[in-house]
Amino acid sequence: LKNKKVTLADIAQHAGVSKATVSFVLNGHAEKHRITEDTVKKVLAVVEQFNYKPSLYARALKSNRTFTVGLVIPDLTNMGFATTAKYLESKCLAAGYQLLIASSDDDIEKEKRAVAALTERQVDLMMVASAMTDGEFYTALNKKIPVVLFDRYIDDCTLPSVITNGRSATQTVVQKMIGQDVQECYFLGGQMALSPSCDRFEGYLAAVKASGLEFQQSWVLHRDYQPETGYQLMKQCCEQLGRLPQALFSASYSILEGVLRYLVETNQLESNMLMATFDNYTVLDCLPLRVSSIEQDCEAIAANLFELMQRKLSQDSKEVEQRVVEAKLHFR
Amino acid sequence: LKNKKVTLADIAQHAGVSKATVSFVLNGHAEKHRITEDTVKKVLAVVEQFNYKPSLYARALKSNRTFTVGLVIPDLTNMGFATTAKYLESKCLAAGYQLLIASSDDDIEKEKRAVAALTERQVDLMMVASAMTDGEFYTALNKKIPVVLFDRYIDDCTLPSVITNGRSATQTVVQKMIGQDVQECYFLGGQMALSPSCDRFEGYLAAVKASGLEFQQSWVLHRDYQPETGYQLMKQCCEQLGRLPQALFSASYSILEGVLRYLVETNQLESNMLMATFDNYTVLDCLPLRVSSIEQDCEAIAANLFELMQRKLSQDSKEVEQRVVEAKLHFR
DNA sequence: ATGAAAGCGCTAACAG
DNA sequence: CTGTTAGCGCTTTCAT
Repeated sequence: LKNKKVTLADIAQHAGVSKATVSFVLNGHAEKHRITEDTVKKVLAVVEQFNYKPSLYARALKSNRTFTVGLVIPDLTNMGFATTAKYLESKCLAAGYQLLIASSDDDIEKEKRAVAALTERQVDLMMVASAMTDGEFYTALNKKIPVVLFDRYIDDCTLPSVITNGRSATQTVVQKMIGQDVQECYFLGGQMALSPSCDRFEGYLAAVKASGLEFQQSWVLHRDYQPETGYQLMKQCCEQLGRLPQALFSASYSILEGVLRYLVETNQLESNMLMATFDNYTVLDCLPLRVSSIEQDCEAIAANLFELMQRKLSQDSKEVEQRVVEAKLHFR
Repeated sequence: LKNKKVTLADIAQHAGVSKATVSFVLNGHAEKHRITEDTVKKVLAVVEQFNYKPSLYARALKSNRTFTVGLVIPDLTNMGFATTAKYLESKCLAAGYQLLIASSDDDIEKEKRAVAALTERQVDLMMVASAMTDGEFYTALNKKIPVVLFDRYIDDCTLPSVITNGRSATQTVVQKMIGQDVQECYFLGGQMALSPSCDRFEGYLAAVKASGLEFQQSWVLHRDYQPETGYQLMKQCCEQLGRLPQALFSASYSILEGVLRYLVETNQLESNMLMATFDNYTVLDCLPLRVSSIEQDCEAIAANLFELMQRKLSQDSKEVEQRVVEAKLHFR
C-alpha cells in the first residue's frame, strides 16, 4: 500500500509501453490488437507488482458503465428479502458488480426516491420488488436502463421478472391441510393490493373450492402484515365463531406471530386447530403445534435474477423473460 | 427525461454563464465567489428546468470523494445486522451518501475480500463488524480511509467504535433470572473468539458470582451459533444432568431455537425452567414459556455509527470515540 | 463577479 | 503491433 495512488500512466511508464497498450491488455482486448505475448506479460507483471487497480470512476466516466446494480426492496429486515439480497450480493461481488441496496418500506413515494437515488448513481441495471400497481413508471425507466422486477408482478407490465408460484403453492398446502373432515377454513392476510397477497388468496380460494367446501366471505380477514394485526384478526375470528376455527391459513409469518400470541394468551396453544402459513422460519420446528409452511426459494430467486441481469448487461437482448420459482413446502 | 444526458456545460450554456459559475452555485460556493444573486437564480432555474443532476462519477474523479460508505457485516440475514443496515441506509440516503453493503460470513478471508472490493470502489469511509482478533489490518486501512468498527471490538485497537453493553446487560438479566432459589445456571454459547461472546459470558459469570452460586465449569457449553448446535448443547446438558437445568442463558436467539426444539421433542416445553437469551424476537411473546431477552438497540447503534461517520467525513478529527449503546431488557 | 483552462484516470478511435 | 490523442463531466486555480 503506497501513499500515492498508482495510475494507468504509472504502469505504462514502468512497463515501457503506452497507456493504450496497458488499457487493452487489462480489458482483454490484447488479442484484438495483436499485442505481443511478451508485452502482455510485461504489463501484467508490472500491474501485479504495483498491485494496480484501475479507477472504476474514471472508467465509468469514459465508458458509461459503472459495474453497479440497484436492488430496491420493501424491507431489508424481512427475512425473504434479506436472504435474496445476500445471495445476490455474493454473486455480484464474484462478477465484479457492486449491489446498491435501497429500501422502500412499501411506500410508493419512498420507492420512487430510492429509484431516483440509484439512477443518479448510474446503476447499470435496476432490480425492484415494487409496491406499484401500474407498470408505467418502470416501463419508462426501462427505456433508460434495464429493469428486472421480482417478488411482485405488475399487471400488463411486460418487463423481465422473477416471482414465486405463490398461488399454486398456497393451494397445495391449504388443500392438504383441509383434507377431508373440515367444514371451514379461514384466511388471515395483509394488503390485497400487493400481488403476492392476491396470489395467496387465489390459491387459498382454489383449495377451498377444490375441497368441496362452500366458501364463506366471512372466512377472509385482512388488513396489513403487522403481527398486531394478526392478533386482532385472530381475535375477531374467534369472537365471531365463539370458538377457534377448524383450519386457518396465515398469509405471512408476521401474521402468524399475532395468531400465536392470541393462542398463548387465551391458553389454546394445545388445540388441534389446523394451521398453515406463508413464509418458513426455523422456529416453526420449535412450536408445540404443527404449522405447515411455504418457503420461498430465495437462493433460486437470486440465481434467476442474476441470470436475467447478466443477460441484460451483456447482449442487450430484447427478449422478455418472466420466470416463476417453485416454493418449498413444509408439511408439519 | 430526455434522451441525451444533460451536463454542466449544457446548463452553463443555457444560463449564459460559464461552467465554473454553475459549479460554484451548485456546490454552495456562490457566496465565496460573490456570484450575483441574479446569476444564482438564473442558474438554479435552468438546473431545475432541465432536472439536471451532476455526474457523481465525474465529480469523484476530480475530487476524490465518492459520497459512498462501506458497511461490512457478517450476515445480512441476521436480524440485528439487517436492522442496523436498514437504519443506516435510510440516514445515508438522506445525507446524499450511498451505503455499499458487503457480507463476510464471519470468515476472515471473505471479510478481507469484501473490504478490498469496497476499497476499490473508493468508499469515503468503512464501517465494519469484524471477525478479526487483531487490530493491525484495520489500523493500516485507517491510514488510507477512515474506519469505524462496531458490534465487535478488537483488543488494543484504537479506532472509533460503537458497541452494545453486552456484558452488563447480560449480567442484569441473568442475575434477575437467578433470583434467590436457584442452585445452578447454564450458559449455552457460540464461538468465544468473537468479542460479543466474551462479553456475554463475562456478564453471565459476574451474575453467577454475584448471586452467590459456586460457578461450575460444566455449566458452560459452547461451539457456534447454529440452531442445530443449540439443540446438541441442550441435549448434552440434559443428559449430563439427567434432568433439565434449573436456569439457562442462551447467548443468541439461534441457539435458543435449538433449545426450544429439544424441549418440544422431549415434551418439556411446559417445565418451569428459567430462561433468558441474547437477542429479542417478536415470537418470544408467543411462546408458552417465558424467556427474558436482551435486545440490541439497532436504531441507536445506527445513529451513533452515522454520527461518527459524519464527523470523520467533515472535519478529519483525530479524536477517537468509542461509544457504548445500552441494550433494552425484556423481562418475561 | 465571472470565465478560461488545466487536469482527475481511463477508453478507444485513428495513425503509423 | 503499439503509440498518440481526444475527450468523458466535473472542480478549482488563476486571470480578468
